[in-house]
Amino acid sequence: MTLSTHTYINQLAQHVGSEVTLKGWLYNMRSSGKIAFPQLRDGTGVVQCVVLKTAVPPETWDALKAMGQESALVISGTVRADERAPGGFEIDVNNAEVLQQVHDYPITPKEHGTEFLMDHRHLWLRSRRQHAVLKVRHTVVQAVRNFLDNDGFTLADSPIFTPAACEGTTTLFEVDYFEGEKAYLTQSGQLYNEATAAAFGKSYCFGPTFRAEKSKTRRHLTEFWMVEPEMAYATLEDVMQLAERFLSYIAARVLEDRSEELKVLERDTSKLEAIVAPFPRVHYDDAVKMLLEGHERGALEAKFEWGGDFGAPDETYISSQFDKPVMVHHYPAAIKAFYMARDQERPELALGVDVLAPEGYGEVIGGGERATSLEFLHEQIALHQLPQEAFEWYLDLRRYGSVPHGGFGMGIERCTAWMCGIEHIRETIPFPRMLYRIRP
RNA sequence: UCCGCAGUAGCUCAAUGGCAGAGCAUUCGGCUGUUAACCGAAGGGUUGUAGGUUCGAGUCCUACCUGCGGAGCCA
Repeated sequence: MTLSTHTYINQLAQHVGSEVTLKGWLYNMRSSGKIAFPQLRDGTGVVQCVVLKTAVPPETWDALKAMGQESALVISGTVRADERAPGGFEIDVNNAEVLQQVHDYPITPKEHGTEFLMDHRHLWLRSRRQHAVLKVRHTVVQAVRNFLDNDGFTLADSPIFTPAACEGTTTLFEVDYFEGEKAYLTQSGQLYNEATAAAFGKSYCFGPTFRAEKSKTRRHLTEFWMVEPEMAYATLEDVMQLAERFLSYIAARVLEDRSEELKVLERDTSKLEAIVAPFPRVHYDDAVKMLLEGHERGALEAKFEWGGDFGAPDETYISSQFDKPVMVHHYPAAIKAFYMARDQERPELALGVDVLAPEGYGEVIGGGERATSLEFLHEQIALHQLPQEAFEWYLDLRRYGSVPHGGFGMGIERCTAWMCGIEHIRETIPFPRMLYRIRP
């Protein structure tokens, strides 16, 4: 037996009628006195095998009968198309080797609670549903990179240790290592992206992001992955067009490459098929009008006031008025970051845009056009009481060739949860880090 | 940080203030087409922790711990 020569379960269609060797783990087994049906899992799929007592050596039969869930085994047999089998193929086994007998695998085919499953996340990843979710995540990441790479963007990652906050200092993880000054884990690569966009024209960063907020909801992780494209010589309009093309491409790739997984997840694919540019655009003023109408109709409890930021129920209400993602733009500057560009006609409004996903998935993208004026940024930094020394390098970008530019950030986990149609984003990352959860 | 809900066998759950229970999992036995297989048997408990009320507490009260859901904040 060599380790390299074997067939993967997702390749079985090419081997019907011939003998193959499969290597994997026992997913589940049913057996009678003289026939057994072990289901083998190998990471690419699950296939049912058929073992007749008379077809294998007696010691092999005994070893197979003794297997518990997740026992490691290698099976040789003939591939047969069979309508009775889930997946369409079966293996008529003529030989097998059990590498490890397992008898106390914690995750049974019965239901389990969230706490138990999260404590066993390292094993939970093997189950069919989790496997499907993470395959979708893989495709989302692949689509993100393919789209940006093919659209002329250059990957230029931003640092994870940063000396100052992007937008404030209350929600950052402090790191005590760099002599003489405090460092923080990055909250956004935004400011660095503006530097790389001026170097490459179009750039993006893609990596982990950290928020020390005490958030305990299905939409929050303490450590999550964010992709942030940034374009020089770009306006809010360019940013919105990029966002809708970007999301349309991701949805199309998930539909095309992950149809099996979407079936496992019982995802209503018509929701994904609807994600096609152009997306509806709503001015903040009009979004507020919608919320006030919603309040009058009794659909919303609280009466929204112009100038505030949307809460989760507000986002859900706005997005429920459309069957596509909706782009809300021109927010009040007071509730947005200091670097946002202002509307020329109405300086109280920022040229920002949030993309709200349908079905209550909330804000998946946030971004906009950045301010170009050195003087304006000086004022804003003072107004927000930020340490100007820490932003001197950033201000250099306005001293040397300042041009209109903009971009956005997208949370990979929120996007993946939306694609999968699952409740909680903790299942969209292999090992979630949340408030009160750092293990496994 | 605030509000709400929960904690009983490895897991999922039941038990009017009155003997601690079931299904699954595990172990043993049976079964040649099973689909969360089925049938029979066995083992498995300091009811989250510490106090209190009571003749008697898994059940009622107080505090704490842990988890879940939500708010705020955000992607």
